[in-house]
Amino acid sequence: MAASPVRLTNPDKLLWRDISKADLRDYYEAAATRLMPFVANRPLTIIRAPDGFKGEVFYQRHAMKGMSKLIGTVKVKGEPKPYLMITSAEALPALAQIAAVEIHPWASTASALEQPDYLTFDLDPDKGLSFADLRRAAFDMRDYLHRLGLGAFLKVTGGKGLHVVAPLQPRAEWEEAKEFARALVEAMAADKPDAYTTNVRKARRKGRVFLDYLRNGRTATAVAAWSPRAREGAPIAVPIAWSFIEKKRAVPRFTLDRAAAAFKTADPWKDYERACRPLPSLEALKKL
DNA sequence: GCCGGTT
DNA sequence: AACCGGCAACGCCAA
DNA sequence: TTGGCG
Repeated sequence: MAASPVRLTNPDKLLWRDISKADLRDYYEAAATRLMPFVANRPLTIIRAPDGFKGEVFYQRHAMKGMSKLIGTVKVKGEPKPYLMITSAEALPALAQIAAVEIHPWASTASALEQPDYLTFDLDPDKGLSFADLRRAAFDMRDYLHRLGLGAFLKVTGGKGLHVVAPLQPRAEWEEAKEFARALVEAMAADKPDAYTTNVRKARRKGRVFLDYLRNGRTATAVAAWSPRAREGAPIAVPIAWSFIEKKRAVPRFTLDRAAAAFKTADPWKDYERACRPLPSLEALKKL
């Protein structure tokens, strides 16, 4: 591999307990093939932690002086300042250099910024719920999506929840997609009101799984597949197969320092591109 | 991590 | 020369 | 009305 043109200052500085900036750069380079499809050519919000995840942590969505030229930008209609965007894996070491420990892309690409190309549903279990409860919610979500003709792809977030992602052909606009996502989770909650809630305010109540559709706003973002997380132990968000969680007793956990094994396994999302569908109508949802 | 403004 | 704030934004609720 | 929080 060619030498990186990015100079890493303080390569031994620890960003997690035993994971340095150099380790973060090495991870990004090793993950590039899996990671780039989810972060390239999309406006990005990054979470930076120059003094480690226990120090000051801040979001950044616009370019700043001092950033490598490898980190580009994209003009977004109606926004005064251009957003961060990368177009090639060469930019990943530059992200490590600025201690970008999480990557949160828009759900739309530069070629169609106003039409999202996937929906994300964040399944967030109330404290005390078993993994079986969370898993049931995920399979329930998949069932709804499949009955609507949509694909359903699963990932662990690196936190306590799961993301279910439905790839779209980028036709419908943000507002329509978000309304569809809202209607879908509300249909699920109406069907099993004791198991699910869609209300942020009640998210912590009554031992339910919170079905969060709000990730599907234009400037709202969800963590990218393969992004590290600014949390204890350097967990990473990882695509997983549905069969993988069938017998699990807890949310599977992947960490940055042990990610190499995950790269070797077959991509559980290999059919992702082929699964892109137009956003179904709200009428289709009502008829379920 | 780094810039720019303030002390 | 040292220090410090900024680096997203949106809804909701309590103060 | 504002500030903190998720």
